[in-house]
Amino acid sequence: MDTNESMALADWIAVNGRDCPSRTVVEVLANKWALYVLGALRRFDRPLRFSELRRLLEGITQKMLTQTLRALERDGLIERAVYPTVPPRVEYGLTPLGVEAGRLTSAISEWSVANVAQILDARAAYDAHSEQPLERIVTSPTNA
Amino acid sequence: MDTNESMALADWIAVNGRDCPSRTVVEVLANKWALYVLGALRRFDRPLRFSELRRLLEGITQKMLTQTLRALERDGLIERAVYPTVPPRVEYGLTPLGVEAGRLTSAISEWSVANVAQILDARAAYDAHSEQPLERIVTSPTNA
DNA sequence: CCGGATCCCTGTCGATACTG
DNA sequence: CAGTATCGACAGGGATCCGG
Repeated sequence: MDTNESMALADWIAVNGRDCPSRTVVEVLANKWALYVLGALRRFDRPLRFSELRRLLEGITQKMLTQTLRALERDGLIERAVYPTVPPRVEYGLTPLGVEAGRLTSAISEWSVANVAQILDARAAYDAHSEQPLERIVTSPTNA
Repeated sequence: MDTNESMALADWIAVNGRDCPSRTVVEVLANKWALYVLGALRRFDRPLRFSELRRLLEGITQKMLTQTLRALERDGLIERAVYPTVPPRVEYGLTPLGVEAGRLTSAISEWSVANVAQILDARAAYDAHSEQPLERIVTSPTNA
């Protein structure tokens, strides 16, 4: 099985190595704002305006929203539609490819919501005993 | 349906708003290195050493690997085992929660590999007509 | 030697102000 | 309304040093 592992390693590197183009795709999707954008478009199931997205994605800046939308549009996951009215109206909708990607990213959001309590507990437990050593350092200023 | 949308918006904000703890979970998972770490542990289906992970995740720095492993350990997705031998041996393995998360992140990796060609085409098409204006600027240095 | 902490530097991100 | 421009802050990468 050592041989199996060597082959497995080669296979792994082939599709995950630093020069594999698929990494560039992962790096667009493995991003919280991209995930939230796809999630919103999927949840509402219709094109959304720039300002609607900004309201939905609390805390995002205009800059990051623009940047994220550009990246997703460039990769063919969303489509940008400009209506030359006044005031201007720009809508972003999912392409078929974006719908597929949205299913995967939504799964992550939903799993996070479902397991947040358990994870918060784990965090608290972890922090409880890793902060302890730090306190010890400051507790004996007696011999100065 | 305006009312439906208002309710949908409220629901959305409730689980995706800036103060929802689930965001902190998403922000751990929506990260390329976390995704690759979970992917590797899932692919090899056994605990991996620090140096094995570093080799597998080409391009990661020791610092980011350490940081990513700490974050995943803190959230209870991986477990750290130290064998006090010489040279030291530290292994990281998936917890049951980590196995679940790994399924979701692996889905993203695999989808990226499956659709990389189509996405690269979309990128090329996008770049083709957005770079055109830039070339025009540098093409007439005659009157200097 | 392996696992990891620290320092320094660069690129990205967030907040604000301004334009078509 | 839908962006772009600019600046300060902070996270990420690279090299070096440390503990076991």
